[in-house]
Amino acid sequence: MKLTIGEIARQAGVSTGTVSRVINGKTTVARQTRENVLAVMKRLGYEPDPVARELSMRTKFTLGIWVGSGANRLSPYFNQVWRALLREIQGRATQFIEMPVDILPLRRRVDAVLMFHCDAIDERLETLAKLGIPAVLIGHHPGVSGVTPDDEGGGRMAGQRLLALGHRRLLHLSVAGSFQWALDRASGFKAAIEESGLPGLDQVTLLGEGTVLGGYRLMRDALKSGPHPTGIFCATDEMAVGALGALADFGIAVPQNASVIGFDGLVELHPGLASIAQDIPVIAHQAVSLALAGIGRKGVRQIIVPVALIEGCTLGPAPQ
Amino acid sequence: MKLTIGEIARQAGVSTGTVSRVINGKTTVARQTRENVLAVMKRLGYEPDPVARELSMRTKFTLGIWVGSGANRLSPYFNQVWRALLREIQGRATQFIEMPVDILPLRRRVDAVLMFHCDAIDERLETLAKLGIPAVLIGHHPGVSGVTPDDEGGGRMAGQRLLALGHRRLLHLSVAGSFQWALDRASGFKAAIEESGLPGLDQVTLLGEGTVLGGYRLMRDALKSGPHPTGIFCATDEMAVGALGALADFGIAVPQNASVIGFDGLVELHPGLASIAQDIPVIAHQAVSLALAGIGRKGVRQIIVPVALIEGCTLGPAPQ
DNA sequence: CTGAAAGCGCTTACAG
DNA sequence: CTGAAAGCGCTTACAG
Repeated sequence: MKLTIGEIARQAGVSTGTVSRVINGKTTVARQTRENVLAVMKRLGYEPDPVARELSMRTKFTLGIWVGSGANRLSPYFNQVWRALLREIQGRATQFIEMPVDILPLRRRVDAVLMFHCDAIDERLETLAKLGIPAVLIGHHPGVSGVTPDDEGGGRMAGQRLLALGHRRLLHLSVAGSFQWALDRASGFKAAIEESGLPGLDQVTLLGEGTVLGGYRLMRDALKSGPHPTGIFCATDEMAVGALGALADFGIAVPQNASVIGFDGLVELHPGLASIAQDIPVIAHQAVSLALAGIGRKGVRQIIVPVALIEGCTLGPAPQ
Repeated sequence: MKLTIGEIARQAGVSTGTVSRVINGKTTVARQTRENVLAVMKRLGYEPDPVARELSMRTKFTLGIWVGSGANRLSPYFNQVWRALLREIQGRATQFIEMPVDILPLRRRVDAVLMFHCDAIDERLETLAKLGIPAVLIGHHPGVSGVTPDDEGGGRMAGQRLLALGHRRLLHLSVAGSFQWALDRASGFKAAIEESGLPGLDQVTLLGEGTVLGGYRLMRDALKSGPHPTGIFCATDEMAVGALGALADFGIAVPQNASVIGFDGLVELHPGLASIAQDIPVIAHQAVSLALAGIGRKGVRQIIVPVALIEGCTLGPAPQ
């Protein structure tokens, strides 16, 4: 039998109306009563039924989604994000609407906004703050609540793994521009190298576009000049796919003669791709939860979600 | 004031229970009564409230989504599809669940399945048929209800446009394997050429992967051998991005010295990309509607959604 | 501050 | 075949 507001009311010795008021954070409830009700709810693990709530209120919570513009919106990464959001929507009486790129003319009222890291962040945040709409960022930025994968930790993990496999000529393909995540991944990677204390390491970083083509071109150019690197860390899986393409075009066998590891966990992009995987479902879940909780209105909260190494088969010991 | 079942009942001179039975297609309603109620609903443009329905039934319509496996799942195209589905879900008390790649072990009950064109279609359809679950395909396949963009018409449109711009050395980059959509696009393109009746046309088709890298490689190889084509039609926008990358690497200016047009309408992949655009929101909407209507259980229906040419700036007159 | 009661829009045994 | 009534789980004036 489903746990309802009635049962909570009975056990707390109050009416259903009062329980409802507690749930909705109305101020007209005695401190004592509130705490009592809250305790019962917690003990029984009660969660209000969003459907009944919606029927009764004749409205649902509206969460605006603010993706950036440009090709990034169509990236495999966002693909996963949409799927995760689609799952999040189930069961929460929540409505997602995609916000227009140009900010101000908010047609419909939104209760909170979920933003992705993009340019002009500050300006947008300011607009939202003025309107009193809480914002949650996927990524991190001073003064804003956000959820982000452990980019730095992931970069370190990639570096450590390559070093453990004996690679000493390392290449990092990264993204030009000041993207927080790219900087974090790079600095984690460098930290791993420094922390290893190994002598005679050769480490190069090349910057380009974070796409397949970007990875392809960087790798191709790297291969054209001098002895090729054997341990390659790409800031995104898309770049890794491109890098693998270039290695193939140059006849360099992976993982026999070179190892490649990407970042994001989109291993379906290339069968067997090794990658540092983000936990996108968890990130989406946390972000939506923060937004629903109205965090951002009341204080700032930063959540860092762990990443995990996926071994795949593009990783192997350094060639002799 | 919202139009409710009560108002319908009043105007039809029956009880709300009876209206409800009509809505739900219960058989225990007199033909006469049913038609009368239906007429009133239609006249007033009544639509049942999904939220109330769900609260009352304690269940919602569950639509399984069956995407294929592999990299395709992460493609920009699917990206758009997820977004469109996310929008579709709003307001319809419908739950989407992603079905596992391996078919049989249907954990939760699903009311209908939305499938995307993938391999082993026949086998899957058979399984569903056995279980009595209606299926709707995005794509087309004999004997199954489906929604598909006008692939052939789009291919023709691309061909006509390139010819109208004076291009006479044409190249079509397409996808290896027997994908219905790729075959349709190619045949539309060829039809345009034949129908033009122009003499002295040079037309080549190359097959590869439907990705950026696939497009890049095909285009690069085409450029390495002989006089380069000037009018290039790619079966997907991803391939077009790759083709543009190769043209850039070879120093061929677009659109001065070569024109490129893709297919799908994912123009954000490359600023200014010309493309034959699918109307993905409409396709998603129609597909979900078919599924909800239980089409597939009762007869087969095929819907073809028109495509549109997006001019962009990768299209120009043929060089002299 | 809190309870009793009506109401959100629909479905479904239960009688007839 | 059809109506009257209870019920889905919650919210919110209205009294007190």
